[in-house]
Amino acid sequence: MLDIRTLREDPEGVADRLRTRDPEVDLTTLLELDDERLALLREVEALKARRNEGSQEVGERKKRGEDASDLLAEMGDLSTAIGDLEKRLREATERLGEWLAELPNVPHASVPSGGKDEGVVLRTEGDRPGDEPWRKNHLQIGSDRGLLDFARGAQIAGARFPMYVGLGARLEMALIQFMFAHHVERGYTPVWPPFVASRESLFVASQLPKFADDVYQMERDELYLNPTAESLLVNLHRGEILDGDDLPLRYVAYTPCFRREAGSYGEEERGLIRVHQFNKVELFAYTTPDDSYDCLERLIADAESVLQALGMHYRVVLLASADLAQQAAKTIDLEVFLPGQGRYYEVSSCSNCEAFQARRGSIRYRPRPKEKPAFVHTLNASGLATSRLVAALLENNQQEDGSILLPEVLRPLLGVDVL
RNA sequence: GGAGGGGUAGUCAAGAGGUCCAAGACAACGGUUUGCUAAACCGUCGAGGGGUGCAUAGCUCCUCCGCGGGUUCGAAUCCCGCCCCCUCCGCCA
Repeated sequence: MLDIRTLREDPEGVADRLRTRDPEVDLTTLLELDDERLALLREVEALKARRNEGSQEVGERKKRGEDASDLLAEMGDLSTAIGDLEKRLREATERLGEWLAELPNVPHASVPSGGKDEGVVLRTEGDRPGDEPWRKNHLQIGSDRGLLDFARGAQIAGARFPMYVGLGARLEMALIQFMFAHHVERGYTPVWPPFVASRESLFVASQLPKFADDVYQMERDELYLNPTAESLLVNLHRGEILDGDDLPLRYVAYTPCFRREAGSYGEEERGLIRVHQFNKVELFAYTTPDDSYDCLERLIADAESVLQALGMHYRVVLLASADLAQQAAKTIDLEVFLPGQGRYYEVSSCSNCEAFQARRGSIRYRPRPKEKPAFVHTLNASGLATSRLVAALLENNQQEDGSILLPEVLRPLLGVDVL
């Protein structure tokens, strides 16, 4: 959520920057609603001041045993008028809130304008695997080695609910365990959150109301299946005023993630590439506005360190404005190369949401004792998303004899060197 | 799911139609005193929003006592609905 006062003061400046993500952005209705709301607010407040005054006098007169019937009549009319105005004020506030909730964050100055093709590859790290003819894609490898069973996953839940079996199941769990411990060692506070979230929580995350189609909803209980731990962890300190000395707060959580992925199927995204359920170790930080871009660099470095520990080839991509999630001001993706698909796929998305989510969830901090509270900046980074990582490992680490050579760090966790 | 108890500011807590513009304590902050630390004493001390200001300064107004409605000239206080926490019972891995 953007700050209505910034919008009020510099509507054209904000609109220009928003148009780099969506050329359709038009703030006129929003600004009209804001005017209307402010006018109503002033009127209501003036009447309430009069009513408070009058009501107090009623009390005083009654105490003195005087008649107050003229005042009572006036106050009665006043209250009726206030009631009507308040109703209109409520409606205007609600409509303004709906408009505000739809607007995306303003991109950071370093974010290039444009869509997917305007993303900038900042760096490429590690050795790119070869394109030897014996290489297979992870679907083939998974079934050859008895690691994945998509047919039976579908039997249980439907298409695109992957199932890991045997050493495949152990590999998935080992990756989660390794990444979780890795980040705890690097100073993140471990969290094991609920895997479902309330409507309010997803609103703060900015998943709702605009992206309701992407999440699984359990209507009967008014709960949603977790789409990403970002949505959960941003609610960890909802409504709080944090102590400035405690910042930054850094958390690491493991969760399964559920996404409907409505209308996003493609033949090239079969197997583990795009699924309804995957596992993710998520990093999340609350910090000050001054620190947040340094903090983003650290999150990226921490996410990267997992890929380095696994010995993976990857690239670092700065997303362009139209490719940003609604809440993000700046996002850097880490993409691993999948030889079987011949292209790179995102395994981590590292974003600074600045005060966008903090404003939605009223998450603030006090810079120094006695100072006014200010909104924190929230950041998130996958550290990393598996399913895709498993696909990448299988395709990158396959050997000519068909076996998969495990990275050193995973071997103690599976008890074998090769799958 | 059932019964009972509870939710008031950073924490604890009083308050039961007008004196609440929310007591008091603790914590915190500033100061006085003081070999040092501590104690004592004095003072400051919730949040959001509107108006007026160059102002994140003053002044002023409105709102907030778990959330949402209602009654009333007037609600922390009365009524209705909901949420959360605690204790017990039931069901359950």
